[in-house]
Amino acid sequence: MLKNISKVKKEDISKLMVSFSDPFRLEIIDLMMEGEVCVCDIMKLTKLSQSRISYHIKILKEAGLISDRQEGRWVYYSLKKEALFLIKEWITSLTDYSSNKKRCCE
Amino acid sequence: MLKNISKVKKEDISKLMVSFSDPFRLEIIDLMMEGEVCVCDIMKLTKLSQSRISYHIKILKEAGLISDRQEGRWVYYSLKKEALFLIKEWITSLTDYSSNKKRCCE
DNA sequence: TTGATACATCAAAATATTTTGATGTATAAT
DNA sequence: ATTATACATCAAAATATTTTGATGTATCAA
Repeated sequence: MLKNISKVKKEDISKLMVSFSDPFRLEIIDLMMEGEVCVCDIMKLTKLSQSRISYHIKILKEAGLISDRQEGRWVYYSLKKEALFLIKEWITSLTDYSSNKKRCCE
Repeated sequence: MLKNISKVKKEDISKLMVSFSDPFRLEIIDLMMEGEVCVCDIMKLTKLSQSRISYHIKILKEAGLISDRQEGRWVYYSLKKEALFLIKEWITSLTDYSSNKKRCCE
């Protein structure tokens, strides 16, 4: 018991998971699946206020889920593949490991 | 834009992700990777109080991440494979989809 | 250099989550 | 029947997150 299977740190995972735990952040992430977006894009495509978007963006950024690139007045945000793969790896280790376990009632 | 790639519902994902967003719940999930555990197991293996564990267990259960099985006075909890695969599928669709996207700066 | 745009940041308020300690319920052992 | 154990639930308090509206900073265009 108490064995930590994946190499990925629990705090990192938890922070990344917080990113996905809010429906508005999921919306923003959804938009980023299509490629880079700026805050003004998100404003147009959702009905969220500018500061509200900036707040959520900050959370995503601090979790390491997105990267930014400034171009003049605009800042373009996009999903970081490394982060996505990290989560995928973690989930995979979770599914793989727990499917090896014998359960009494299956 | 605004296209939802995976068939998985956003509310379902968000609820599942909330499960992973708390470090104590991650600890509990970690224990469940080894198989079924009861609240008393979790009490022994962590330093969380009984009602606190029950509270987190409830969140995991309502998210659909765990199932329970009563045996006398004990209730055994374990991870639901379907839920894990759902998340895995979602993350996969996220990584797959966004890796198809051309980005200006890569 | 003035004004507009794009975004960040801030403090306060609103809201939601988590923790605590107490109490309740079911099972089981004496 | 009484008592102990395993867990759920509850209400209140503690804490954390989110939203809002205001203000700040940098870039650009006129």
